[in-house]
Amino acid sequence: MTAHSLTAKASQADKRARILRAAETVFAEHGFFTAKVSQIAQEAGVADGTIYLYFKSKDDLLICLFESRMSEVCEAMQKAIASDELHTDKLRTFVKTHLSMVQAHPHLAEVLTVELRQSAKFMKEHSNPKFAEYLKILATIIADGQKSGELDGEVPAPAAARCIFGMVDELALAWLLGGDQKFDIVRASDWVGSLILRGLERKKS
Amino acid sequence: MTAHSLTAKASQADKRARILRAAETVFAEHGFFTAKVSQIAQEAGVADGTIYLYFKSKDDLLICLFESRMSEVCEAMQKAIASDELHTDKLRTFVKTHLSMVQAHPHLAEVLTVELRQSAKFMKEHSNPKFAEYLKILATIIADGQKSGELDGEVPAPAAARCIFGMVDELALAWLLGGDQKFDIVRASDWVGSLILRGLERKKS
Amino acid sequence: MTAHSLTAKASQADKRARILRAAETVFAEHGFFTAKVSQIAQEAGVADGTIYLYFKSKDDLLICLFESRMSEVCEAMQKAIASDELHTDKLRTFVKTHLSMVQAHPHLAEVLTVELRQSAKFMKEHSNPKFAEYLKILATIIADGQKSGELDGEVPAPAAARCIFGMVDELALAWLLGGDQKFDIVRASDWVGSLILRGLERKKS
Amino acid sequence: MTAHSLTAKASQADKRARILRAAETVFAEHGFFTAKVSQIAQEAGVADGTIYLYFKSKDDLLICLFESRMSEVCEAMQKAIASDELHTDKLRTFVKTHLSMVQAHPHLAEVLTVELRQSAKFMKEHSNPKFAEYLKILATIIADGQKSGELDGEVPAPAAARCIFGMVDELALAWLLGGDQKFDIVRASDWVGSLILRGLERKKS
DNA sequence: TATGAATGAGCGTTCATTCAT
DNA sequence: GATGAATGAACGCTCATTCAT
Repeated sequence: MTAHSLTAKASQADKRARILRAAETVFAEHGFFTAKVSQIAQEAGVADGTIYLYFKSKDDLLICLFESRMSEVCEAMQKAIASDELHTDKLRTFVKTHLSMVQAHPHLAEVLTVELRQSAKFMKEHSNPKFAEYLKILATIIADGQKSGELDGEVPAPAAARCIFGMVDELALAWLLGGDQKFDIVRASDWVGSLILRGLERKKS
Repeated sequence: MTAHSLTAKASQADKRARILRAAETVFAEHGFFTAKVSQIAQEAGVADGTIYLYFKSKDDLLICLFESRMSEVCEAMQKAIASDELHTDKLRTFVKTHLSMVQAHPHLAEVLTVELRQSAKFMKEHSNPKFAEYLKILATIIADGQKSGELDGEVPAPAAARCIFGMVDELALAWLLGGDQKFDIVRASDWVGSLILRGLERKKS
Repeated sequence: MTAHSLTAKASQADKRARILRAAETVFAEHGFFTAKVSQIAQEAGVADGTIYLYFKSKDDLLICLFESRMSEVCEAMQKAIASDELHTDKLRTFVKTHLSMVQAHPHLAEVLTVELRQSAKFMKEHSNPKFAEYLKILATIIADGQKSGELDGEVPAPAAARCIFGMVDELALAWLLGGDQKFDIVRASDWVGSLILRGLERKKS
Repeated sequence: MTAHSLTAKASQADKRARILRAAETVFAEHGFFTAKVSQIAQEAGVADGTIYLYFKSKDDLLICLFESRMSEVCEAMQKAIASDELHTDKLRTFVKTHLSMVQAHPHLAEVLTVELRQSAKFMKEHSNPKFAEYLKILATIIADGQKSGELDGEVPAPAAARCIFGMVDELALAWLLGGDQKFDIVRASDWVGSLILRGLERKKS
C-alpha cells in the first residue's frame, strides 16, 4: 500500500468519523426527525452531498451511528467489568460504568437513550444486534452469578438484565433531561447497586 | 341550557374523544413524526380541518393525548393501590397494574413508552406534570413505606421510584416490540416485585 | 346532485384542465426533463402542491396529457374523414387534418412529436394505446381502400400507415423547429398526398 | 514528433473514442437525460473527471457523438449509392442502407432516432449541420432524378427528402421499440421503395 | 494526463395548516 | 361547527462538474 493510499484512506476514515460525530451532536440536540441533514453536514464541515458518499440515507446514518457507538460501548464495558472478581462487583461496575459514560458523553447518551427507543420502530426490522450484545453482557454477569451461587436464581437472568438496564436507562434519561439542577448521576449508581442487590425491603437483623 | 346545546356539547366532546382515540392508534402504529394528520382524521372519521377546531396543532394533539391518558392512568392506579394495607403490597400492585394496563392497552402503552421519550425533547419545556404525578404516586408509596419502617431508607424515595418506573417501562417496551413471541408480561411483574423488594443477592440461611 | 357539488366538480375539472394546459405549454417550451413542476404550477396559477392533488407525479402528468390530447385528436380525426367517400380522399384528408392541427396547436404538436418519442422510453411499458388507436385509423383507411380496389395491395396496410405517419410527423417536426422561416405546412399536405398516392416515379404516357 | 507523443496521441484518440462508444451505449439504453455521466465513465473504463478532459459537458458529449456518427453515416451512405446508375435505384439503396444500418447498429440508431428528436430542443441553436448533410444526400438524389426526368417534379426535392426520411425514421423507431416481435426491417425497405416510387394508388393497367 | 472524492445548486414531493364554502 | 381543496415552505437526495493530488 502506497503512502498516497494511506493518506486517502485516513482522510476518508476521518471524514466518515467526522460525519458520525456531527450526527451524534445534531441528533442529540434536535432528535432524529427534526434534525436536518444539512445541519449535520455543516456541523461536520462537509457539503450536504458528501454525507451520501459515506451513508446511504439519513436513516442509514442513524443506524451506523448506533452500531459504531454501541460497539465501542460494549468493548468499554467488557474491559470495565473484567477486573472484578465477584459478580456482585461486576454488577455494581456495570451500573457505574454505564452512568459514567452517560455523564462523559451526554450527546451519545441522548441519542442512545432517546432516539434508540423512538427508532425502535424502524430498527425493529434491523433488530439491533449491538444492543442485544450489550444486554447480553449484563445477562451473562447475572447468569454466572446465579450459577456460582452469589446471586439468587429466582428471576431469570435475561429478565433481570432487562430490568436493570431499564433502571439505568431511566436514570440516564432523567439526568439528561434534568436541565440545570442535575443530580450526581454517578453517585446514583450506588443506589441502583443497593436496590438491585439487596432490594427495598427492610432487612430484619 | 337547551336540549340542543346539550346535544351539541355531547357531540363536541364525543368528537374530541374520537380524535384522541384515533391519534392514540395512529401514533402507536406509525410514531408521532411519521404519522400524518390526515390519517388521524380518517381514523376518527372527521375532516382534516376538524382536528384544528379541537387542537392547536399536531404537537398539541400529542400533548393533550398524554395529559388525558395519564390522568386516567393515575386515577386507575390510585384506585388499584388503595385497597392494599402494606406498602410492599402497594408496590407489587403498582407494578402489576402498570404491566396489566400495558397488556390491555398496547396502543396507549406504545405512545406513552416510545413516543413520550422521543417527545421528551419537545415536552421538556412542557415539563409534563401528569407524568410527574404518576412518579409521585410511586415515590409516595416508597416514602411512606420507609417512614413506617417497612422499607429500607437507604435509597431516596424519588430515586427508587424512578428506578422502578424504568424497570417496568423497559419491560413494557420489550413486550411491545417483542413481535410474535411475547412473554407473559403480567407474570413478569412477580419478578419485578421480587427484584425491587429482595434484590438479587443470595440470602443466607 | 346539489348545485354545490356541481360547482365543486366544475371547479375541480377546471383546475385539472388548467394544469394539463399549463403542462402542455411548459413541456412544449422546455421539454419534459428540463421543465420544472413549479413552472407548470405557476403557468397554471396554482400552488406546486396542487398538482399532486390531480396527478401522481410529473411522469403521470405527462402520461395523462398524452392520453387526454390523443383522445381528442383521434375523435377530431374520425370526424374529419367521415364525410369523404373515396379512400384516397380520406387519406388526403387525414394528412391535411393532421398538419392543420399541428399548425393550430403547435404546443400540443411539439409535445406529441418531440416528447412522445423521447418518452417512448418510459411509455414502452405503458404501450400508449391512444397512439395505437391513431395509427389504427390510418391503417383502416388503407386496408379498406385496398379491399375496395382503390388502393394497391402491395404494401401491408399497417406498414403503410406507419410510413405515412412518419412522413407527416417529420414534416411537423421540421415545421415546428423551423424557427422563423416557416413554410406553409398545410400546403405541404398536397405534396404528401401526391407522394403517397402516386409516388415519385415519372408516369409515362 | 517523438514515439512517445505518437503513443500519447493514439492513446488520447483511443480514450476519446471509447468515451463516445460508451456514451452511445448508455444514451441508447437510458436516454440522454436519465443517463448518468458516471455510468458513461464506468462503461468507458475511465474516471468521471476524464470525460471532461475530452468534452466540455454532458451536452457537448451528445453533440460530439452526433457529429462523429453522422459523419460516418453520411460517408457510408455516399459510398452505398455511388454504384447505382439510376436515381430510382439510388433511392431504393438509400432506404435499404439506412434500415440496414439501423439493424446493424441499434444503439446508434436509438440515439439518432430518439435522442436526436428530444434534443432537437437544444440542438435547434446548434442546427446540426451533419443532419442537414444527410438530408442533402437524399434531396440531391431526388433533384437529380427530377432533372434527368426519371422522377416526377411535382413535389419539391427537399420536401420529398424530408418525407422519405420521416418514413424510414419512423420504421426504425417502430422496429427499435418493437421489443421481441421485431419485423424484418430490411425487407420493409422494399415497401418503402414501392411506396415512394409508385404510390398507393391502384395503377390502371 | 488521469483520478475520483467532494461539492452544492437544484428539484420533486410531502404534509401541517388554513379558509372559503 | 364541519369540510377538504388548496397552499407553499421545507427537505432529502441527486448528479454534473471541479480540482487537489
